[in-house]
Amino acid sequence: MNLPLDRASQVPLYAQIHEKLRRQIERDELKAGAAVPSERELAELCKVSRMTARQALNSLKSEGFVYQERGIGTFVAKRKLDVHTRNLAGFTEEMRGRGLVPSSKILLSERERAGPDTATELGINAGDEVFHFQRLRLADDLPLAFEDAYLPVRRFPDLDKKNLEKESLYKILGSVYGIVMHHAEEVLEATCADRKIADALKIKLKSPILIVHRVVFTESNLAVESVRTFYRADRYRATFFLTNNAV
Amino acid sequence: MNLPLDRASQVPLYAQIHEKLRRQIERDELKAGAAVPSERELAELCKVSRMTARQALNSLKSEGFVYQERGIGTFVAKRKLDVHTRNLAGFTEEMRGRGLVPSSKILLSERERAGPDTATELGINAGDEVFHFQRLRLADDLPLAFEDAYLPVRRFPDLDKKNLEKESLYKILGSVYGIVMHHAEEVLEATCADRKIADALKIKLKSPILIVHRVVFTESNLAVESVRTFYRADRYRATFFLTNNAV
DNA sequence: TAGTGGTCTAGACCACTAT
DNA sequence: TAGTGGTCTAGACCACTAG
Repeated sequence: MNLPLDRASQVPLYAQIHEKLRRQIERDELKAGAAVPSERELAELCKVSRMTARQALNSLKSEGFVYQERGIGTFVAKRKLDVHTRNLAGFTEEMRGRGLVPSSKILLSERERAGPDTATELGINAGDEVFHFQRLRLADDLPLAFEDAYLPVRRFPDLDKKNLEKESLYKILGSVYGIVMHHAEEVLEATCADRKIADALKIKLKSPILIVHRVVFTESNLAVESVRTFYRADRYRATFFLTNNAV
Repeated sequence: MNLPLDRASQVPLYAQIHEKLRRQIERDELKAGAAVPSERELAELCKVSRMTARQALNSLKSEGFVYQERGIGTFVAKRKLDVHTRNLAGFTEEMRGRGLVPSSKILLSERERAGPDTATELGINAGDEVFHFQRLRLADDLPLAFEDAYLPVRRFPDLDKKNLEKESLYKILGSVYGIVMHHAEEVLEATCADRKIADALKIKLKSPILIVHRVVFTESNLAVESVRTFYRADRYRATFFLTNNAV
């Protein structure tokens, strides 16, 4: 038996192996607890070196798809409690992943001078120009969140001329400005809805709200966006996957 | 110049390099934005192969200490907004890391039969015996959180005979039962304090509460604990670091 | 003892970036 | 053109686990 790879492809060999295995796991062809081919077997099957097979298994491990036990083997991990683990996707992609239809209503779109906090978050100088967007986020036409976002103007000229109600902000940043989101910091806290939030989300005053403050960065650590999202607590939970990064 | 490693040590060479660099970054000897030695330089300095140097840099990258730009080099990342990024530490370790003095008061310690939800979370059968602990968590002697935890009895015989007020649960699990926490899933939501929570935390009824539900697993994916922690929203925020795991 | 994952070597070619 | 990170090879020895 062998598993042929496309050696002419631009896609690295380890990434091809990673994809093949991930698909098998997601299709349940490799069930939870089942053994995955060992590093040496996989190398033989795919006609690659063991280090390359190992790299594929390592990335699957870091994503939580498999786990490894020394002296025993590599096995498919149990499915996570909630597959909607928080990642770098934007609202649009996240809602689609949950099988909901996302939409947006722009409440505010302005250019402002950055205050000291926003400037610090974005790594720019206070007084530099920023876009300030406020949007109501809906899922299946029901209000889910109120969003308050700041982006540096100089990195995204004319961003405010794009159609942010029709198109995903993250998609525009990628296709128009070539931005690849790389990592983000999120701070979550709980609060009670004030008048403004309650009205926007059509909930009672003082209803519980989950605030997610996210700052997104590119690989070279330039801040792309600082955004606070106020979610209705009765319709949204945030799921995270934590690993022991001790390597 | 060279950076000698201890080749007789049990600690892998790449981990030694990782530690040296991490310490330099944390001591600010390597400042944000500064170039880290390239993979080839580092290999030469430490007298290791390039792959080993690369492994050290990769683990630093995955922890967010450095970033790499193809064709340019490796650089120290800006310090994260909040160094208290959520990790696998328990309450005791987390509070100490924040410079606060943690303490606990046990409100309940019982053996029960697992209900269907708890059983599913722990990967055991409904009706199997579980420990049920409720603790009040204090930081600097002020109530911070109410905690509701379940652990499978068969994996931790006599756990309820240990002193959970004096010692960290995670420490006991490690030293007595040899458990190494490996990964966890967390679901965060916002709510309002009910009578019981409000009384325990000495806050007003309906004050905002951040609920963190965590299930911790070992490397071989056995559930160790399912715990819901109800934090006073005015005294606690949760910080996460997200990466684009596309490798 | 045979097989596993963990670590390590000493090379190699590639695409990319800066000068 | 020189230097960088990204990928890949074909080996090696180790500690660990199971039968």
